[in-house]
Amino acid sequence: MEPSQTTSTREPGKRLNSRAIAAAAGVSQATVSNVLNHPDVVAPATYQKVMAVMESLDFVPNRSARDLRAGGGSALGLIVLDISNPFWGELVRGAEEIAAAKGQPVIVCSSEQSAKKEEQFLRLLESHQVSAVLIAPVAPDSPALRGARRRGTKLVFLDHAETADEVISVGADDVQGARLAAEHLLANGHRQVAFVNGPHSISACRDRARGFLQAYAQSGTDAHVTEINVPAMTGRDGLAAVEAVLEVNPSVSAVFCANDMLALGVLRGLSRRGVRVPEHVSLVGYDDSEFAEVLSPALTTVRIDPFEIGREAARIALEASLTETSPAPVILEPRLMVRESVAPIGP
Amino acid sequence: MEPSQTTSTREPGKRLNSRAIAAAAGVSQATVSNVLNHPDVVAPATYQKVMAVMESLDFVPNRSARDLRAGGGSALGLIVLDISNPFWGELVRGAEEIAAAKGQPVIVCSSEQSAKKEEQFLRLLESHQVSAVLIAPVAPDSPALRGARRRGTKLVFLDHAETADEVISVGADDVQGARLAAEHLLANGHRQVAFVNGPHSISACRDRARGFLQAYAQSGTDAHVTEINVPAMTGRDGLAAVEAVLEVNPSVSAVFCANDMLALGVLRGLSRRGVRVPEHVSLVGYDDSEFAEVLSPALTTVRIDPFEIGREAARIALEASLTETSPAPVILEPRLMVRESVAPIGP
DNA sequence: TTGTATGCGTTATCAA
DNA sequence: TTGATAACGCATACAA
Repeated sequence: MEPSQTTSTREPGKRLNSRAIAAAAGVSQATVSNVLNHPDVVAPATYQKVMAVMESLDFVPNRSARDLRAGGGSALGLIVLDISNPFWGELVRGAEEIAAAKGQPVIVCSSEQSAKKEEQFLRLLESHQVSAVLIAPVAPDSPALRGARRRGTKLVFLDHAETADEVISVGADDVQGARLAAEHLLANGHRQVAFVNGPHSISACRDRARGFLQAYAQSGTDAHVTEINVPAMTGRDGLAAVEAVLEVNPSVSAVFCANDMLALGVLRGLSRRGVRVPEHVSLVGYDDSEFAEVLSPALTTVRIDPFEIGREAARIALEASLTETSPAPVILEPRLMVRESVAPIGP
Repeated sequence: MEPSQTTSTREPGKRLNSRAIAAAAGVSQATVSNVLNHPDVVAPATYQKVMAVMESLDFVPNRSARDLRAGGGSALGLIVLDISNPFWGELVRGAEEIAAAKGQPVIVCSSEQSAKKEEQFLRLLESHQVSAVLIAPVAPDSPALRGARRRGTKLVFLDHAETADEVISVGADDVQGARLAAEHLLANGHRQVAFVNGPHSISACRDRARGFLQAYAQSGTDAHVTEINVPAMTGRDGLAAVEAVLEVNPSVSAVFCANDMLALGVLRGLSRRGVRVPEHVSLVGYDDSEFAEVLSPALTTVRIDPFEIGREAARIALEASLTETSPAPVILEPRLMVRESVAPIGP
């Protein structure tokens, strides 16, 4: 019952605290704190002694107390669109790498593209006193987001190009990525192309449309691009889109898809109709998903690096950079992975 | 400078606390606490008044303080093998759904199959006072894990069948899943089969080997299974494995892969050699990845439900079930998704 | 029904 | 170099 017992057996419900360590080591509780936070100020002998006790008793300090006292948090908040999508998974992994190096775990929330969930999670993260929130915003101008900013919560937008606001953002240059795809197709002589894209309510889809259409418009050719929008960017939607593609323009020689899953669906839809890729129709994807290079034909696609986006965003969020007033967005360059799914138009 | 100011503008560094709300509402701090935690005990008029103030000032309570006072945590810890893998992503999503409903966010850690990281993350989570830890253990018998258990940290093992220990576990029945694949191939007359599997250091790979080989052994046929182990379960490894498969047994009529990425690699390797699936060789995968049904041919595969595993594990971890001494593991049944990649052996 | 007072485990300030 | 002490913000026991 005594709180000052020094044996290593404790009643189950009670967790070890620094006072118990202090008692066991015969020092004051403040000294235990110093051993942990200011090792330089404590005498070597005392340090050794306290450390030995902490290790033998397997002491784990209470972060809630530390955070409370410090007036800040020691976890990084993360709100992504869909954690079951490898793109966001990789991004989380990147953020985690940086955060863990600073002793902070990441609290991950998957908004499922719901503005309501976004708001709830944001408040939840704030109440947990996170040191910053990396967020792929569904509603970039919501009162919730503005409130968080006003409250002083550090925010970093993820993969969200249009950051007219004063919040910093980290993402890939989707306009440029789509442009790369367009230029590759143009270089291979494709003039009649279809663009299977997601809804324009998604910022990335808007950007990809802009880049692709602009590049074609500026090509000075008589090329014709038809954009086909599907509700979700899944393989199933890609499969379904093939019909629309062939109906709208039966003479397409190339299809650009806003992500690799769509491209996979399109690939299947084409092969079902006996249309061979790339002999009859060329195909370009986006994301460079794990499966892209293992398809037949290996998929030519635009590679973005979510891992690096996560790392960079976490770096910005956790670096000293207090009350950062430099809203210079970090934009990572995409890269075209040329593989086998594009062939030149025969003369 | 006064802490008792009632306007909504505050100096930036200082965050709102319940005392400030109390002051603004003209009540005591305890009453504010009661409004939040025991609304029934406070007079309707007072309740309205306090609520109005909290909303107008956009008050976010401090979880660190609450957790400290409560002596517990209000976040769910999660240690998965690889967050960039959709399997684990879906599992996280399932866990999050349950946790969020209880007002708890999930702290996600990706161990990358490193025992060292596992240990570090475990301590980090413990120091954050998580209410429980869902973990896919790399080293199920490590001192770190034992220590956590001894300390009273509630643990739930994920996707880890061999739970001879007294810790509860939630996972899919991989022995049964592999058996389903075997029976399907047997029913289609396949007697010469290859099994492309990952390393036996992974619990799931061991189980799948057991189920598959047992089912074939018990089939009472003269069937022959050759297991080929690859270091990682990637598409690239599957591609590389094709050579070994054909070398070891040139007359294989079917290949079973321990996951869909391997199957994808094998599919490509076979088609490169002019071997058609399923006409010449049948193929079965595992996981039912998003891309499986969009492949050509659509991949017959064993479906497990990581989302449901996550939900169930979180339920167990967060339900009342204090100091649960019922180590009955929860085992979810896998399901065979019959599609197009298996054909009967022609007579 | 509401208010006063106390302590959760930690860190920082100051005295010894 | 170390120790006593005072917060941090909140929830509870108890008094009013």
